[in-house]
Amino acid sequence: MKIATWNVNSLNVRLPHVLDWIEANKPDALCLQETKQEDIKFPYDALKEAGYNAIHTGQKTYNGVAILSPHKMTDVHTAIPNFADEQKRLIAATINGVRIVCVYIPNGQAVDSDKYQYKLNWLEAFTPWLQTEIAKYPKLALLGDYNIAPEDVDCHDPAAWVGQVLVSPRERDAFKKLIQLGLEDGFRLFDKNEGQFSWWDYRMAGFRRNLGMRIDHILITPALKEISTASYIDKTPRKLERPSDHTPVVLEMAV
DNA sequence: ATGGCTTATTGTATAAGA
Repeated sequence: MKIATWNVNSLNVRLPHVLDWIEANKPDALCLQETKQEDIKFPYDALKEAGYNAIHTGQKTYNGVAILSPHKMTDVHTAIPNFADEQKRLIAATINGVRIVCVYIPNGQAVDSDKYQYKLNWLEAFTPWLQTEIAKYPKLALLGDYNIAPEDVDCHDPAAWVGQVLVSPRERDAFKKLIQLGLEDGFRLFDKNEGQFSWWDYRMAGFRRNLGMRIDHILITPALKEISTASYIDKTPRKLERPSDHTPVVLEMAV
């Protein structure tokens, strides 16, 4: 089983890249973030022609998350319970007995801004819900754009970024609280090298110079760790014309 | 040198991303 996450920065613009990628990689689940469109505009038909079912919760202009799969998706869930939020940032479903949770965690903009506080509040509401979800589904993967680089090695220039959004201590503490639910960073099980990033700024020739951040992650429960066989970042789509600023992160399991 | 680019929007500048 191959699962992946990709912030596409507008599915309207990126649909050709997504169709090419699923054709080439045949994922069993592909989590998308920043679809930036309402459900009524979601390209269900084009994906169906490519052999993929889709579930989506979206809104105009911002946010929006989806899961694509050639398999049946059951027990679909959206939004954090008991957390009033207009923003579409969470969708989950069960695929072949594996619980797939797709998130677009808030960016936070700047430390101590209102958006930063919203990010912390969102994580504080999300984490206990995820704990109940793990209790229900021992085989669970949390995939998405976390907007957190968990360690200095996940940042191209830690000294320049000290205290900034994406790496600040309170964000990293929130990430650790997810790990403390018993989850493992799937990518780091297989690759401990520095310079491994999932996002590069469009400006400053960021990709060419590898000035990136590793902020897209796949966290997995012990039951999935046991059967994991590989994890990698696929930089291929970042080299295309008009790319997303993020690129897919993939985890493979022996199922 | 605090910008640089890309996206969406009842747009022709602004907001947001990270």
